[in-house]
Amino acid sequence: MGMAKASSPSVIFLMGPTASGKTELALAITQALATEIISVDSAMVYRGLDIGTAKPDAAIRADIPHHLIDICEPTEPYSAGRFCADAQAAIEDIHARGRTPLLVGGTGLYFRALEQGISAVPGAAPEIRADLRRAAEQQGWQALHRRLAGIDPDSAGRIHPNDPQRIQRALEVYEMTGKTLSEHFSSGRERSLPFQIHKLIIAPERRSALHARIAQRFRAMLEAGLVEEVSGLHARPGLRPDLPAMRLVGYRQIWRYLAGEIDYAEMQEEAIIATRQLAKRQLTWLGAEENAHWFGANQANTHENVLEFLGKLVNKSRFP
RNA sequence: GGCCAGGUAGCUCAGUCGGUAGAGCAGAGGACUGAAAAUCCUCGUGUCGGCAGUUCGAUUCUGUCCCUGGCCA
Repeated sequence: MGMAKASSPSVIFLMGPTASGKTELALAITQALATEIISVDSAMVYRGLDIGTAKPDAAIRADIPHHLIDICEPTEPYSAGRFCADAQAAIEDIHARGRTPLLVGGTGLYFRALEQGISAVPGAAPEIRADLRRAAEQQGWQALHRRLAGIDPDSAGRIHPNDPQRIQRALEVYEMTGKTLSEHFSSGRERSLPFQIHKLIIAPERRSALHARIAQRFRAMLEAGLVEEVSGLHARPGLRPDLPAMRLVGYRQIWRYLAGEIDYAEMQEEAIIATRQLAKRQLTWLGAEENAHWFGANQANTHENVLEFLGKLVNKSRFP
């Protein structure tokens, strides 16, 4: 708990794939250093999705503040843009309290958007998306990709004809602003983080160890009542399977199980597979990170190693 | 014990009218600027159950043996 004088503000990024033990490690760090946790997790933002997102429980959160958890209704989509604004506000507050923000999570896009900034582009427009979706049902996404090639060849070149989500986004931005996505991007990103960032990555050195942990953890979630949690959500009038919150790993498969599309064993198998694939995509983001310090996860001395590393930074008084 | 159907990629299977084989899933690698736990791209050699026979050549035809499932005893 050594609280030296505040110096130039900095932030800590604690990144890692799902089931790598980030949450526990973050708690250990807050016990040793004057930090507050900001969650960088596109799933934990949703209220009522607790077990399947592996949120820290209420008792822990009462004790140690966690920002950006439970800030959005599952009926409403959250976004990278909102995250940038929310995270920056939280960082400011934490700095004002003389502490260091500890950003913990596994959502690569959010980390990147926060660190590098994001272009000034409007958010989602549900009506336009619905229109585009209808057009795609009639003509196919390939046709919309051709339309995009006509108005924004750069984006069309970057976006694969089979990638409906990005085709839709590019067309949506053009319809909303009259400017192409490429034009928006070329005018640069705004609000990149002006602080020194210490990046720590924890990841298991062997993929098989991660896989085993993922399977074990999903079974534990089922035992903790995940199916009941999802069936409560399933019954909620405003919730549809195509909402971002209901497309999350685990939730999506259990929703299908509750709808009678797959049996219990299939649900379990598919959820575990989807989690492994998620972890793999997360590792791809992490592999691209520069200036990051890697630590092996789930080892006896993981916490010790990380705390020792952070301790050296504190002694150089880079943060409180 | 008899009859039938199968034994082909980690799994589920397709296929080769005889010229050593290919899909889906899994897995691996990658991309990623307001849905991102999303969306998408790339990657397929394996004694084609064993042994023998026919053949220039067998995973493919024949015989036999082994294994699995079903039916009959």
